[in-house]
Amino acid sequence: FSIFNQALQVLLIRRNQPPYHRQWALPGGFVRIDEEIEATAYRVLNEKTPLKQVYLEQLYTFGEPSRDPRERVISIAYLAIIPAHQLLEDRKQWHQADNLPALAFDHHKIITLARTRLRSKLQYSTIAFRFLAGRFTLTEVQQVNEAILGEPLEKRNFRKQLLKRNILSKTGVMSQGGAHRPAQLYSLVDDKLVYW
Amino acid sequence: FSIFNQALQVLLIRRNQPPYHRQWALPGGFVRIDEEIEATAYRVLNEKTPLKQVYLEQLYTFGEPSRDPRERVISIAYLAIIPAHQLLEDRKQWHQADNLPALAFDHHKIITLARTRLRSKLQYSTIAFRFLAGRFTLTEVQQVNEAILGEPLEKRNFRKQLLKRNILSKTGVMSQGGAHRPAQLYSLVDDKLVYW
DNA sequence: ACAAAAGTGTTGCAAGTACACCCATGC
DNA sequence: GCATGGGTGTACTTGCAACACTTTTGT
Repeated sequence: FSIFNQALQVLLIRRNQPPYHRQWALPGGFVRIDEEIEATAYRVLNEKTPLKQVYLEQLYTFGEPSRDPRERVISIAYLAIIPAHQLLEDRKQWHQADNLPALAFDHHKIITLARTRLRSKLQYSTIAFRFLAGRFTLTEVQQVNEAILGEPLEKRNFRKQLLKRNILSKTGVMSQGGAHRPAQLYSLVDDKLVYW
Repeated sequence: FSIFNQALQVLLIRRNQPPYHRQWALPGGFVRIDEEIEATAYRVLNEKTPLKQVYLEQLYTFGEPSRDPRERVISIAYLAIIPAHQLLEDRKQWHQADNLPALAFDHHKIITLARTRLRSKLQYSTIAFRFLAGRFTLTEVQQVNEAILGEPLEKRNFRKQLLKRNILSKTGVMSQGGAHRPAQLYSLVDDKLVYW
């Protein structure tokens, strides 16, 4: 997942072999015999798009015997978040999450589950900040939340709740650019960037 | 998991081969080539203790290459709940969750994660009712919650919140036995027994 | 001057928390 | 009649939801 153009976006690859030849699919690969499984996810993602900063979280393990028509495959799905600022210019592999093409295997189901997970973790976790750079404005945080929830949020209440959590600190620096008043840049206080 | 003696209990088996010979461990086994993975969990659990009514929910997949000293094993852990009423008399395999023996492999970590999951799902899900029979008193529900949270709850507030969720209906039947006033028996309204 | 986003306070309502007493039954 | 758990109401506080205007900058 990433967020740009005010919308949640999904990275897909186009398959170049059967089954599901030329259809869109989530990036995937096989675990090596001595490889940690999260390391596999990281490696496979990097083969598709070279990225440094990626958040990974195990999503669910799919084990339907018939989910791959060739042979038995058990897939351990990971939810990945890539901060918008380090995306490559090449955006042709990204698709808007609520306007996806037909997908190979059970990948549509996987994405649906991942979106549900994202939504339910917004409140109590710091996962939303994985979409942002180290410094961000409150409006950017709000836009991330809106893109994930798919609905507009009330500015003052959103800020009140967000600031009450005591997970942000002012950097003192101001955003610049744009024909409008500059905004305070915030950052997450260090020990709040926990991995749940 | 089950709950009896006012405490959360964990079903363990004693290993009869190396590694971790004669230590306690969670029941486990291997997925057959054409077997759904949740079906594996169900089968393995039944081999240890024959049970009909079991709630199963995928917990997490553990993939540390060195977690089994013999060879690479990836374990898909399931959280299982067995209603107290259908336990066999034989309770020697059950251990109180906050007084566990030394465990084989990374099984202690697995149990810790499962307890965290249980706790966090208490509020918004109906998972607590998996510990109970079809008919139960409000006090029994409270005791399940207390055993999982490990702290006493205030009776009137607990009931107020529980009833406000509109997931229970009175059966009209009263509990009997015990030198005290009989209690109303409730049941979950059907469509609320959702599997999350 | 105007367009565009940043920033801020108050009020009403709902929900959470804390607390004490009477009720029905078995023995 | 007493011990045991079942059952209920209220007052206070806190959190959530709804709502409009002023400020600062770029052009």
